[in-house]
Amino acid sequence: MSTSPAKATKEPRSRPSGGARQRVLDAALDLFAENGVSGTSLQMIADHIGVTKAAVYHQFPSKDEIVLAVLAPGMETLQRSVEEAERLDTPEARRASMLAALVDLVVSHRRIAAILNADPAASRLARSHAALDVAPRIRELMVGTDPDIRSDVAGAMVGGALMMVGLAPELERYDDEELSRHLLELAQDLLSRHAGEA
Amino acid sequence: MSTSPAKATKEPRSRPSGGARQRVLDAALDLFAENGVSGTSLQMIADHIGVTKAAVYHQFPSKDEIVLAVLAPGMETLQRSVEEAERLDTPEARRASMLAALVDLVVSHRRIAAILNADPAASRLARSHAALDVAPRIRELMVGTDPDIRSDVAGAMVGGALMMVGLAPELERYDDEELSRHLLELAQDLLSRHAGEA
DNA sequence: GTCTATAGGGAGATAGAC
DNA sequence: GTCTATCTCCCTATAGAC
Repeated sequence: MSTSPAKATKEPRSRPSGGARQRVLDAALDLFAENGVSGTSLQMIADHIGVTKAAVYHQFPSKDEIVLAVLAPGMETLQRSVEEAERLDTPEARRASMLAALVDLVVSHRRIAAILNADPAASRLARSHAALDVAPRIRELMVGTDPDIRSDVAGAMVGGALMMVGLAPELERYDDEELSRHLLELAQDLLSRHAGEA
Repeated sequence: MSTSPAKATKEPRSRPSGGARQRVLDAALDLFAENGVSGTSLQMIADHIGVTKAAVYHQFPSKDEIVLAVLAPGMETLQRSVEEAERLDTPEARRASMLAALVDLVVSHRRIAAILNADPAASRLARSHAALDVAPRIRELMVGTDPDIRSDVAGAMVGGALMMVGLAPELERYDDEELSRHLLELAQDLLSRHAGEA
């Protein structure tokens, strides 16, 4: 996995920080988080990194592809986490695994998770691109099949809390480790006390 | 306050359901909730009610005014609730009052609350229009001044849960009364157990 | 990898007839 | 209250030079 000197066929040669492509993605993430996907134009992205629109189009064939590339790290991690959790035997283990993965995901990719959850354009694009919509599978992992209202509310509460990590300015100053710990504890507490009897 | 027959100077005459203006607002709320504010054009609003853009512009001078008019019921209620809560004497009473008002607001105006919280264009417009940004005042009412990380996470969790009422499809089927009850109980439980020692 | 230039369309917004 | 017609601007996207 390290930077082997020879035979670096796919890796960007000489690693200039990932290059222009990554600069586009960084700028896009900033702007999507601040203005939403629909509220962000290619001109804004180009201006943000000091080039023209045409230079951006040299890296990506369309705006949709930029959006998908921005969301990709989060989406792939999410999909893997769901599949992993679904392989476990007991409902308790499935929920614990999914919850831990979700907390880790939203903390390490705060803005991506917020965009994916809260931006209608991003959600639609992600759903149309991914093989299967993960939202109902996550819901089942968290509150089981046919949950009662209390489980649904508790589940939504946890989901909302996870979304807020990328939306609430007052959480920005906390580092990943301590934020994860408190989030996980509170979510576990809430779910075990209010979504266990389903 | 009732529909006095004579001297109805300001009320719409003969009350044709509120008329064209209200139909615009209804369509706009539907579309904003589904596509976001930036993802909704005046053409989409006009098409949704079967008229032309010019007819929409006869009711509102600009798109911003439509957005503000859609959000107005929620914003006014919110502002009043904050001021009411701030007048109370003890921190406990302030938090209980604010929480009850928030639950009532997000349940009775589910989609408005979701748009106001999650849509960057809507939030920005609301902040620029309202006299004072209510978000920090609500935060102080809920978790006090200078909260620790656990209080902040608990507060964000409650805030996220309230936002989810208008975003999570699985909560749509529950009626206002029972949803309010469970939301209030869970939020009170969470805050009293994890945001009390600040 | 970045540029200039431009095509083609949809955006917000206005004028004026009915 | 709604229409047709139009303005201007900015959007996504493409072509081709350097």
